[in-house]
Amino acid sequence: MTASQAKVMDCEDEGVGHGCMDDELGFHLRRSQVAAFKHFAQTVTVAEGITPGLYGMLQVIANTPGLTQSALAEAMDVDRSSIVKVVNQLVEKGHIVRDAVPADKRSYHLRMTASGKSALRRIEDAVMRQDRDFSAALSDAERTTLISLLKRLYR
Amino acid sequence: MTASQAKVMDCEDEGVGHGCMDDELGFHLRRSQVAAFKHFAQTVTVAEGITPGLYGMLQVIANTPGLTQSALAEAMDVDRSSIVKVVNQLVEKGHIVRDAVPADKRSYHLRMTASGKSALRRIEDAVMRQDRDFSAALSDAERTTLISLLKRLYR
DNA sequence: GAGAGATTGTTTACCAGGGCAACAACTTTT
DNA sequence: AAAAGTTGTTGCCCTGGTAAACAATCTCTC
Repeated sequence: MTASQAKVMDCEDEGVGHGCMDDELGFHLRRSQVAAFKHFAQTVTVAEGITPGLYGMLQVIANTPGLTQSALAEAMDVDRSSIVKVVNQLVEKGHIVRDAVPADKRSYHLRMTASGKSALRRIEDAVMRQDRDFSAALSDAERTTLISLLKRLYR
Repeated sequence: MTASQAKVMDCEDEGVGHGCMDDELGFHLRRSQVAAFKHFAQTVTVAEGITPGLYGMLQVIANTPGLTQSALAEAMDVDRSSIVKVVNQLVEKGHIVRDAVPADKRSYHLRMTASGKSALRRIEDAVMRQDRDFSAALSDAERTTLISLLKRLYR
């Protein structure tokens, strides 16, 4: 135990004062998200090599037939140029392919491969287990409440 | 309206399918946090030049006398080396100073300057307004519930 | 005390993720 | 046919984080 640790041990939480931030939703949102990300990294990412962002894209691609890169960018709320690298990663992993579109030679339709589909099923299981594990401190009802409150924040 | 947009318009949300992700807490946590960050950037950051991370550090420094950089790193859950740049920024802005510690010549005590304190009061107001504005879709009771649920996630 | 071992702040290199601007190829509109 | 818009892509930049190395300093152990 160092001197600095002892000095802050007499407060709540990690021992440091947070001031008025305890009333701020954004603060707790950020901390929760960081914790969720680390939990995800220690389970799904280490096992399947998939980050939360990649997983989200895989789900959107799997559930939206005829999705183009621009539409994916809009759905993910990021720039078109950011999509290129991610799609390249998923293609390299063999999860998806770029299908040429006869009607529009500029764009591609993103489509899951067979191995991508089975990989997604496997990853889904891991993610669901991870998510339940991460929210183990909450009852099912509390978890449902939390999700519905969060949804209303970003819509 | 492009063809791709029309193609996905027949689903819920932004029109893209999310698969089983609607049941995943981490997914909604991430989306909410991204939305909160963007809201913060468009208000506080543009007005005061302070990011959510910098604001959090300022609060911890203001509320923890005798805080060293290592203790701050531990409190923020980041590497010591990441702290250096951030502290430099806050020093350059004149918000804080590094106080030499006679008892330990290796470390510094981070302390708010007078102008830093008044700046923090101003920023606090802006952050609180921003936070209320961001969570305007929720009632006060719902907001309180949400915060207490989030707290239980990362502890 | 002397020396081995931690700790602190710092620098350097590195990587992930995203924004912005430019661009060629292509489509749509005028 | 020509102008204007869209799509995917590349290059460069910024932010923010990790990891390793290092000098200075403190602490523990013998």
